[in-house]
Amino acid sequence: MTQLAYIDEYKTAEAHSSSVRVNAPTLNSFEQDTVLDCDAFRNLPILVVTKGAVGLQHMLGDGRQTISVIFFEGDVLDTRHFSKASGKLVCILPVTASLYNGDDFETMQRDSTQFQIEQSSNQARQHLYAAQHSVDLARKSAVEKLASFIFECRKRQQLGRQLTVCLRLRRTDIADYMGLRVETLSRAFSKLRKMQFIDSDDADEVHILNEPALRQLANGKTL
Amino acid sequence: MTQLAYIDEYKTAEAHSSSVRVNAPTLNSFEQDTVLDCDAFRNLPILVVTKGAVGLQHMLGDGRQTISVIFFEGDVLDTRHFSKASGKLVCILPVTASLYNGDDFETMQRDSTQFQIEQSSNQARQHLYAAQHSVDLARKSAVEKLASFIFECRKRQQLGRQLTVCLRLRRTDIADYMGLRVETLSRAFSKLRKMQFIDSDDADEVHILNEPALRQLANGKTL
DNA sequence: CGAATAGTTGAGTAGTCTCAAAACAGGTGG
DNA sequence: CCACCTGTTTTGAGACTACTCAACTATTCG
Repeated sequence: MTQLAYIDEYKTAEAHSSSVRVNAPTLNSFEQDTVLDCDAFRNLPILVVTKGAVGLQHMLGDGRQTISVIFFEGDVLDTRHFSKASGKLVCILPVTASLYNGDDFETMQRDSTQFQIEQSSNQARQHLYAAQHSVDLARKSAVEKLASFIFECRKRQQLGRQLTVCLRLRRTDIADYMGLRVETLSRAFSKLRKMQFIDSDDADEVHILNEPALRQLANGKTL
Repeated sequence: MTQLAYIDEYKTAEAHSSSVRVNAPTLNSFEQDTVLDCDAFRNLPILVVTKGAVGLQHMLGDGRQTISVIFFEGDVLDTRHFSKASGKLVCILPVTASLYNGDDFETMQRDSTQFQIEQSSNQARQHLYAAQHSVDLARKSAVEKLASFIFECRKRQQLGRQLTVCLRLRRTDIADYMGLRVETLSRAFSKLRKMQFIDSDDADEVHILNEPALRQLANGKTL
């Protein structure tokens, strides 16, 4: 059961009426490029992304920009923790999200071992994504970064072995996320196309033509 | 003694009948460069670093190496989550760590709200470090990366405003962590010294001579 | 002392960034 | 329907940074 489904069940189940009442989540929409002010979420600090993507965006002193983390559908994010962060939470796509009360969330964790484990493994998953992202950023070339990004997209959208992947993000945001300039990213796309590893009708959609080769490239094997 | 031997000793020991239903942790030492095999920790998967540092090390296909995450003193790491990771856990310094049973850990979380909140904020802290690390890797130059690393060391060793920081890690590991080659890192040190931002008697110790300037540099402000 | 490991320095190369301009939508109003 | 605007993506030329490979120095340890 996904965490989201669990929460929904929890709040509607009569079995829990004996314990503390859990409030229904409020569903919210934010348009693209909205900055989420963490302080504004003080009363409902837990945010579960149900559609779109939220990025943690950072700006260096001279204007260089980075997106360090991206939260996609199903990712849970506790805004209380991000008020201390150096960046700001920005909707890099139109977003819908459910908001939860912090106390409710903690109550649910205490009441249900299942939920607690789910929540903990969710956090661990986020941590692993972050670690993998550091690997991608640290020593990979532009094309390798792009190849890695395509696989990350596929994995996080749970597309399995599907060969058509929607990137969904704007070029600027992909570039910010992968630590590249838009121009370099664009050149990387051209190279992958020229190498016949990918193909794309639409700017947003990528068809993987040679998955093994693309995988090798993403893993830094010199072909 | 091997890791498995430690764990076997724990399993057969009688001394764990503490007053509460939570078993006493076992304290273990690992020498530098030991690789921690996650499977060997199956019975006591929760590892709390009490001394030294554990790194999550990744190797690209052609030999390029990276350390994506570092766990220092006080950091909690659940080895169950890292068996899925692309990298391996390596003691990049001599390490001592307490091991906990997974069920005990979950019980402690349920029994103590205090503990649960602490654990959750610990995970959040790790996540923020990871995010900040991505920012450091993404678009910063070599000297900026080094400046950032010095501040990260100070912060994570809880040295407050102290101007003398022990890096403790080997140059190779710092380079792997910051996504640089050792040579480039060495040149970055030289540059910071020449700029009179830092000073060092010992290779391991860094005296910050001009904190504001170093901070600005770390934040990407062109001076 | 000599071997081995860790760290520094130097010269040339490859790759990314910068800046500038051109191509390409998508939407607006005449 | 077309010209126009705005924002995004692509392409090109030159500068600059970090990498590679190599030699050299320092330190540790048998």
